Amino acid sequence: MSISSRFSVGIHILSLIEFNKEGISTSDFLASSVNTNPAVIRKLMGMLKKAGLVEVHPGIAGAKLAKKMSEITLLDVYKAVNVVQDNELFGMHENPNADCPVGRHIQNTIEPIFSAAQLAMEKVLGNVTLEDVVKDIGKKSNIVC
Amino acid sequence: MSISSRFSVGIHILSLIEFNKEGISTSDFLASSVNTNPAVIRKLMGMLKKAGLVEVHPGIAGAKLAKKMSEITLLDVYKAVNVVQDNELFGMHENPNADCPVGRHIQNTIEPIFSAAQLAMEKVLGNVTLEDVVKDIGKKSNIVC
DNA sequence: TTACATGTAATCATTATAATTACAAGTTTA
DNA sequence: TAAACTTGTAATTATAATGATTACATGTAA
Repeated sequence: MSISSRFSVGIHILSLIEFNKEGISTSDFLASSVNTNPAVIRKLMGMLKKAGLVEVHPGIAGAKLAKKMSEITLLDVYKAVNVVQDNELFGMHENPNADCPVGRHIQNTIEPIFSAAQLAMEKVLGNVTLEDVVKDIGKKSNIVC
Repeated sequence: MSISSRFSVGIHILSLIEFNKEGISTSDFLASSVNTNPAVIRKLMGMLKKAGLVEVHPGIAGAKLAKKMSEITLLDVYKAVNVVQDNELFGMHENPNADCPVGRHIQNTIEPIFSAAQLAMEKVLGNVTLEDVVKDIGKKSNIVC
C-alpha cells in the first residue's frame, strides 16, 4: 500500500506554478503536465489554498504561490493534501479482547512507537523546501533559477 | 489513509505467543485475543513464518517464536507483513508529461526525498524490539516478565 | 452577452483490505 | 484405523479510498 499520489501531484503543481510564474497556470495547464484531469487539479488546489499555500480565485485564471518557495516545506504540502492524518500513518486493529493482557494494552503500548516513527518521517519532509525541489529540477533541466 | 492493520495485528500475535509461551497458541486462541477470524491469523502467520519469525507446522497446534524476542524488531514484523514495499511508502503519479521540464524531472527529484523519509520512519521501528513491547505490556499488566 | 475560468458534486472503475466460508492435508489419540 | 483437531490456502464478499470523468453553478473580463 502506498500513500496517495495526491502528495506527489501537489509537489508537482506547486513546482510548476513557480516555474511558470511569469505565465498563467490554469488547471488545464497544470493538468496537462501532471497528465490528469483538470477537475482533479482544481480539487487539489482547493486543499492547497485552504492550507495557505496558493492563491487562486473563482473566475480568474491562474494560480500563484501564496508564500515564497523557500517558505513552503514538503511537510506543508503533505499536510495540506491530507493523505495521512495526525498519528494515523499506521492503522490499528480495533476492539482487541480486553480479557487478555495483550489485547488490553497493545494499543497503548504501540501507539507512541507508531507516533515516533511517523514523526521521524515527517521531520525529513519538513527539512525539504519547495525551493530545493525547484532548484533541483532546474539543475536537471539546465535552466538557471 | 493508513498502513494496514496487519502490522499491529502482527505485533499483537507475536507478543501474545511470547506471553503464552508455556501454553499452546493456536490460531483460534490468537484470533480471540485480536478479535478477528482464525483464518486471518493463519494467513498472517504464514507471512511471519516465511520471514523466519515464527515456527508453526501443519497439523501441529500452536506457534512459537523462531527467535528470542530481543532479536525481533518491529521493522522485521513490518517487513514480514508486507504492508509497505521498499521505497513505496509514497505513491507517485505515473506518466507526467515529458514535454514539460517539471514533468520530465519531478520523479527523479522527489524519489530520494521520499526514500529518505521512509527510511527515517523504518529506522525508528528497527530500534524497537518485541522484548520492549512485551515488557511494556507486562509492566502495564503488573506481571513480572 | 459571450467566452472562459474556478468550485464542487455525482458517478464510476479500480484496488486493497479484512471477514468469512470451505476444504485439503498433516498430526494425534482413542 | 478412524475420529477429532490443526494448519494451509483458495474463493467470495462487503467495505473503503482513490482517481478519472462529466456536468454544471458561479465568478470574471473582454
